[in-house]
Amino acid sequence: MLDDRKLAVLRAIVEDYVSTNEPVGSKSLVEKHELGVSPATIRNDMAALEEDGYIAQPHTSAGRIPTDKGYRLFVDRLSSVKPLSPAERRAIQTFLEGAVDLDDVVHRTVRLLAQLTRQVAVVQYPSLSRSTVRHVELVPLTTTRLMLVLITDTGRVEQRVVETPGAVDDETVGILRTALNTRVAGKRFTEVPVVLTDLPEATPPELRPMATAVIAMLLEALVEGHEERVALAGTANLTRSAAADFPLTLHPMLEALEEQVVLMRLLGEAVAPGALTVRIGEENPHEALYPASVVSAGYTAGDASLASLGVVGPMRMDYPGTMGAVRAVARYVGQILAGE
Amino acid sequence: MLDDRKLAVLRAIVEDYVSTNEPVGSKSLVEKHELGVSPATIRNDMAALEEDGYIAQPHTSAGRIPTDKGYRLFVDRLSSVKPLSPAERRAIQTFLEGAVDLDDVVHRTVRLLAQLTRQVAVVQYPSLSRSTVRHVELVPLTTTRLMLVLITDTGRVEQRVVETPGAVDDETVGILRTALNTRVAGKRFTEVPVVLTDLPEATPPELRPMATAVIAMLLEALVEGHEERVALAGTANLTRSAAADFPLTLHPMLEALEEQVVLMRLLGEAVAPGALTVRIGEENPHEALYPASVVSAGYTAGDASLASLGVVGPMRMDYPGTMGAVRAVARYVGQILAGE
DNA sequence: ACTTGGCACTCGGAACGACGGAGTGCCAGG
DNA sequence: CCTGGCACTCCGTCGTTCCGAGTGCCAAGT
Repeated sequence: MLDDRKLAVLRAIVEDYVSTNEPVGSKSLVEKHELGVSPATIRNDMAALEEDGYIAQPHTSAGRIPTDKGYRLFVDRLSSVKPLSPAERRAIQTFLEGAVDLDDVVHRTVRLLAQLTRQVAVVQYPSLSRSTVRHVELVPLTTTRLMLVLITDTGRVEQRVVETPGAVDDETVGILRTALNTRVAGKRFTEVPVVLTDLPEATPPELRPMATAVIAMLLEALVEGHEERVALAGTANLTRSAAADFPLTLHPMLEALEEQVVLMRLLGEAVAPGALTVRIGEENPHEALYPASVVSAGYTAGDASLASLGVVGPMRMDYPGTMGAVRAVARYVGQILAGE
Repeated sequence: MLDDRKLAVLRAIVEDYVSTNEPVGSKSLVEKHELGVSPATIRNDMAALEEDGYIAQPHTSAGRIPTDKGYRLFVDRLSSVKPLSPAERRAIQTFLEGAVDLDDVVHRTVRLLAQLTRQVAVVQYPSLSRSTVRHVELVPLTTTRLMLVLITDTGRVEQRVVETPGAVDDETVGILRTALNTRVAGKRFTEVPVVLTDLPEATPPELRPMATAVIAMLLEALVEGHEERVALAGTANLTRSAAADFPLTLHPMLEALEEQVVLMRLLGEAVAPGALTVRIGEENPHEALYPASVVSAGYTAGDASLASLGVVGPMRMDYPGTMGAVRAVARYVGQILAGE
């Protein structure tokens, strides 16, 4: 059904359309690509490709443009990921190495990715769910208020204010702090609730209400830590091609991209680190993103936690180049985080 | 020169143009506003207003639209800040009260402001420069690495990784921690460098290299803390009116708004809390924002630090309503931060 | 069985001109 | 100083025409 030449024609159509943003006709195809046959032959192939749903005409008697299905085939079988140039690699590395903390790493990464791909970039913070507790710190704010600071092995810090049931002094705080840390340090988040069950009984009776208050807040911080955060950059890139690619849908797209929830679903289930996912058009999890494609990859922070990053762009995007950039950035950010 | 009726005409022109986005003519003016005179008279007034540069015609024989100068006069003398409805006030309060930490407060605030004004909202994090150190925490990560966590009285947390010159044990860390905190806790940021000068001499000789490394990083964190951060939301609102208000300039505007530096200059020198600043058109500090207006206000976090928030929108904006919303949000966020 | 050149057909987009209407400036009279 | 009247300007719209790119199909060639 789809012989080699038809596939070559499809590839040529995708490439031309991506670079010119105009429906491509049989004549210009044979001119630009060495297909070795006449336009009429190409027309027959195009009719077959259209029959199978890989390409379509915007209007009768116009050139063809790829459909979602056409892009899908292109990505799956007709293209290969394009590695970055050594210069680009060096630029990535030096740019990311300047980061001072986790927040900074994420922000630098998302900006870098936006610049590199000239598209909207999205980076998920490393998930807490697989990380372990490095240290819990209690700091008195007033006589009845403590600040609880939770430090994880991925360098992430969560903070919460605890209202204590009664007045506390520094000594009490010290006791609690050591009691907490001896139990919790080095444990995975999922284990924390278990190892803390005996803490109230182990503390002197007069400290128990306070201990339970602190524990409650710690558990809350752990749970909310799962609620992932996401950084976004490069939305300006959407408007660059907006007139051509999103004549009507720019507004809903930007609205969708401002929703953390949507972004989370967009990056979706993080897969094996380094593996690339491409979602094309209506494969996307949100209606507003139907005219767009998403290229994403998982990355590891050390070996502890797994998260995703990716870019959002028009369906008419340079898939090989974008995939190369996303993969490279995912790898480098993993390296940087592992080193920290 | 500008009698009362001319001012009334200018006000009417601004109001009509803001709501319809069409050049407004003399006839529709007398119909919609009770000016008590005929269109011909209005035409004379309009000619005078145009002469003085308050209004302009897009083309010969079209209606008039306000100029930058016209909007400026409107804001200064012809309008008053419109207070929010009680329902809106309640909504603000309940929405902000749900915040769990400083990050959350800022994020909620910026989203709230974007929704309320239907424009792009910008919120600066409370400045560190006037805050005091609550606590400094040192956490061993590996044998040669410490995490330094700095907690301020405004609830902000800064973190840095310190590479120590030699191996450290828990006891050493404890000594350093207390030495640091006894000197630094409760001090203003600006005082910290001074009170730390004697620390290296006061520590046992074998700990000195480590002490200086930690101090260096602490000072760096203090300095970088000055480097303010800014949260942004509601960029989708720009595109809503983009076709009408920013036909060509949407892309550069979005690019400018992605630059932290530009945002900082945009909020500019924070003024007295509650005071409103309006920048119209070319009064703005960045060329890309010439077709826009910025409404901003200072807010206080407790009584410690001062920061700004505001919105960016088309020059053709509802100034009284926007100013009311910005002022209200600035007040409430101040309250919330003071309570924390 | 596939490829090719020829040919009639379709349709979108640009170019053009006519037209209506909103708005103006000016002037003479109240 | 205000007002009604009037001639003028010019933008935006609408219909028309025209051109060209591209197609589908067919008959002939390999």
